[in-house]
Amino acid sequence: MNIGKAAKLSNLTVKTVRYYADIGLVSPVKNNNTGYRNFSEDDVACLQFVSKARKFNFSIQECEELLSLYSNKNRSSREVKALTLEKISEIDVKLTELKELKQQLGF
Amino acid sequence: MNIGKAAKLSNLTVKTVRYYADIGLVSPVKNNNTGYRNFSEDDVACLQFVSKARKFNFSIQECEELLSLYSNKNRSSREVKALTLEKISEIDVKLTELKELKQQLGF
DNA sequence: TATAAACTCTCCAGTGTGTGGAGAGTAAAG
DNA sequence: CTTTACTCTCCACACACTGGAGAGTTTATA
Repeated sequence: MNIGKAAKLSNLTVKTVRYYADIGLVSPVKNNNTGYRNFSEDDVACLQFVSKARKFNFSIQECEELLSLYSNKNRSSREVKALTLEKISEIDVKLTELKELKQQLGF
Repeated sequence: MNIGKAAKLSNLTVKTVRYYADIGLVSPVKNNNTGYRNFSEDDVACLQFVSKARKFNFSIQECEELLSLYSNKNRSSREVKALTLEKISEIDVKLTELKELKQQLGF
């Protein structure tokens, strides 16, 4: 699919998707005639994931780490498991902080 | 107190606190002789709050809005109440998304 | 009291992550 | 065909910091 659709599906702007392609976060195939980028379903899944993760100040590099966990379904190695747990605990910290923030506003 | 202590208490770097003072997010009193900034307890409370809010991609401008809600204890006007509720619901959206993110990592 | 270590200042340049806009080519609809 | 929508590259700008140089200040220690 073209960039516009990929952007819409992943809830990002076309500009941002182009940027993510530029930095290699996704690698859509380029049509040699038109230069148009062609995004696969996997590309979109990746964009959707990053789109979410970026909202919580995971840096792009961290998003890449998270992505590799997310896509590594069998998570076999001890290392990978450890990294997953670490990221999860980071998320838990964020959850707690976010709840605190809410409470501070009086709810 | 000096900038170092304020930074430590608010969990920010000295650089960042200086930046926040530069853009007027806090207004520490400046010692005329030394140029050292002197931070009040209120300044620190403000920094702590912003420190939290920034972690969730509230922009600095939004942090200022949140701050004014946070410090406006009596929240009298209808407008202020509405804004508070709006921000709260933004936070709720973030909470939901964060939980989804966690789930997508398989937990 | 001298000196070293720790802290602070300003200023300026650079980084990460986009965003806006110009100018031009491509595709789809009327 | 023409108009409209979409895409491309390239370049400059924005936001929110971050690093480092060079210099002054404060505190601790010898």
